[in-house]
Amino acid sequence: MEEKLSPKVEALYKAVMELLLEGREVRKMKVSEITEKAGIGKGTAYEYFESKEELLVDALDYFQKIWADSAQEELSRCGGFMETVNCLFDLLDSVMKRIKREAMVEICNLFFFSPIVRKEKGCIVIQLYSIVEKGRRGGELKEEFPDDYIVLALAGRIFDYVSYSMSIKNDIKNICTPAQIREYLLNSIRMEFLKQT
Amino acid sequence: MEEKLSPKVEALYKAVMELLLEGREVRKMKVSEITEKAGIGKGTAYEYFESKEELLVDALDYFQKIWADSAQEELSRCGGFMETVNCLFDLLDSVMKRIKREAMVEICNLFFFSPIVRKEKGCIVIQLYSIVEKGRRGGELKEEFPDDYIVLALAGRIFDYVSYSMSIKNDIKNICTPAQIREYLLNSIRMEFLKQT
Amino acid sequence: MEEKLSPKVEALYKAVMELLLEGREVRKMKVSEITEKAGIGKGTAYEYFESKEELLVDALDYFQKIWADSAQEELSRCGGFMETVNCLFDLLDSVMKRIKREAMVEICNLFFFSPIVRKEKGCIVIQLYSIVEKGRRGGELKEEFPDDYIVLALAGRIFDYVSYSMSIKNDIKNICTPAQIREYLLNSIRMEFLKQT
Amino acid sequence: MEEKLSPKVEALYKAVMELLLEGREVRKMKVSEITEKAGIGKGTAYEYFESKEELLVDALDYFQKIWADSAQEELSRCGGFMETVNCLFDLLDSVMKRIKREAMVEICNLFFFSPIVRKEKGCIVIQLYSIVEKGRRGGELKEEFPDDYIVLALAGRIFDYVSYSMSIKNDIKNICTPAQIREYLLNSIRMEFLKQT
DNA sequence: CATGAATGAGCTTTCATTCAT
DNA sequence: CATGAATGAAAGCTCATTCAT
Repeated sequence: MEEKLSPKVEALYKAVMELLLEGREVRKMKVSEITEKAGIGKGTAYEYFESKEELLVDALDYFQKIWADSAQEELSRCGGFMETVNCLFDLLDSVMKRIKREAMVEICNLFFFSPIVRKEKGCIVIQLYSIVEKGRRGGELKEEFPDDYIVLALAGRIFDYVSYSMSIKNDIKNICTPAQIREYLLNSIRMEFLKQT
Repeated sequence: MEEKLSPKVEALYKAVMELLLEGREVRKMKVSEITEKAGIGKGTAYEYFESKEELLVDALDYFQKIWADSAQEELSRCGGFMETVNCLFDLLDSVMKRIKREAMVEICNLFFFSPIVRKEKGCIVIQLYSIVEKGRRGGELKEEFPDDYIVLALAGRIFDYVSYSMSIKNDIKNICTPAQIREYLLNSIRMEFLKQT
Repeated sequence: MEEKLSPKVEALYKAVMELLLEGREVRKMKVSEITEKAGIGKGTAYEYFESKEELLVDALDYFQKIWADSAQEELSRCGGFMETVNCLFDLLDSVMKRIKREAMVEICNLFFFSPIVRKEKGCIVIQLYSIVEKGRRGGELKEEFPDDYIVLALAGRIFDYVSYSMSIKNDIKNICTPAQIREYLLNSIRMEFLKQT
Repeated sequence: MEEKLSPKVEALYKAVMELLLEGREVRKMKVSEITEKAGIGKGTAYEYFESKEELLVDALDYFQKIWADSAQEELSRCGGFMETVNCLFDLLDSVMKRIKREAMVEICNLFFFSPIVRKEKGCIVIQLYSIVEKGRRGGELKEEFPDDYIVLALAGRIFDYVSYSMSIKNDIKNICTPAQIREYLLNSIRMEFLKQT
């Protein structure tokens, strides 16, 4: 379905991601760094992209899809709504364990606010809609809330979890552990949106 | 308590804010633009700051305090917990009404993620702690949740409200109005944290 | 006599001419544009030419010969000296009617000043020598002037005609029409060089 | 009358002229070369000009005025029409003696064809109009020719003289000396335009 | 103190040329 | 032979920083 990427383009995309995971600010990446990391000549980037800007936008768009697809696969294995949400938090945990704080900040900037990332299909928000839809089909969710609001609420809980976990990596002292916060957040979702049996 | 700012420094801070409100990315602001808007010489900025970086950091820190103080004043007039939260949403509304979408995105990036802004005292999070404390004193809040979590949950609801309102300004089609979302969010806070009478 | 050109080479030459007639500066033509217009691969140009420079020089040289040959054919049909000169002006008119002002400027630069074009045999100056020789054979020309000078004077009149006609295409306001100027110039040649009968 | 140039701008203009007189093609001059020759930093050029293009155009425009003014001064000392024309040829001689052939070619390209140079006031053509006007006032010129044509004819003779003199510096073998050609050209002007007494 | 002209390191981008296929 | 993807030297341009005034 997906047309195969040129190996040079893929190398460039990967180089952008590696720099991102090193915690570099996207807009401050140099073309020379990207091409060097990609193991190709500087001019080659301009064979495939009109400008540095275009390269960055396309690379981020690509990763979003890659990540969304891999998340989709993982999440589709889960049965119910809360199980799926739980799995989503597991995914967040495994991502946060692997990458630097600075990288997470940059990625959050991109995913929560960047118009580049947010408005595209395959965005993380779309994932949330499909989770909600699954919950609807299973008859698990209260009918009083529109999908829009449930998706938004889920996104907010994710935001809470990530920002708390990140602040823990920081020098701010907190009383709760991320695991406790996670419990609170999951319970909050359960109480607000699940039919109580 | 607060030492009075040099008029040049204040002019520089104001210039940074004006540019921010025009929707400019903070990192892309030029020293020449800032000093020009401040009505002072370019070299003068370097009499007061070691580098552009320092100027920006200090300016943002300053505004945060200014805004926090003015919010504090407004919020301290409110009686109970929910009244105060309500008032906080009103403040958000009035801010969002006044500024451009791009500016709001940039400010959210700064306030939700920037370590510069988040780790300083007087940060918006501190506001939330004092709101929670007020609720505690009034005996309105459930005792089962630690302050940390309630603050985080409030921050998440704010994030939800702002990001939804911003997406409405965008081309994304949504079913709910921001006002409806606000109602849902406030009710969600009420249900989760208030003692039910 | 003329060895037949390789079809690739001819395509390259034609591509250069087309770009020239579009008004492009010769030195600013890109190899990629030339080969693309020629419908061949970029590398192929380097099978036939050492460098872009050589390609351009050879291409211009080629056109000069082509144009000179076609002019020669046209002019050889004319009987006397003034008839031939008249015919030469007709040729100039037909060329100027067909091409853009910018192209004419570039071509004049090349033909009047470029050492590349001027020093080659078959150059337009050679044409003028053969016109003068024809006039000599017909006994029409005054004997007091050396050929060199008459040729130069003819070139100057051509220059005058072309530069006036071109300035007319420009925004400069002139009193005389090109046709009037042509009349003056032809008469000037007649008076200066023809035996008065 | 003329506002004084900033010393940096003047240094840049002079650097452009020096490079021109070394025979360099105008469009191939590098900003780094120009600023180096001007003895200033590369960035400084961009304090005064938007782009390299603008710098070059302005520099050429400036020289044209400088040269035209100095020619004007010289020519105004001459009495009659032919004396003035003679003086103009002397000026051409002194210029051609001082500079390289390549420089002369480049300057001719600019002065005879470049729209940049031709359409500005103070252009060499304007000089010719004032020479013709002087001849008119002195009652020396035949009344049958419009000014436009006389000016054009003078420009053509200048073109002839310069291009012949330049070709002499080249490898082309000619019979006439430039001095002889000059004699022929001056006589041609005399015969065509002066009232015969 | 205040200035802004001057700077140049460093960035993006171009494009003639090469060479593996 | 023909190709065009890959290259990187070299160019134009930016802008944070300095410093003589």
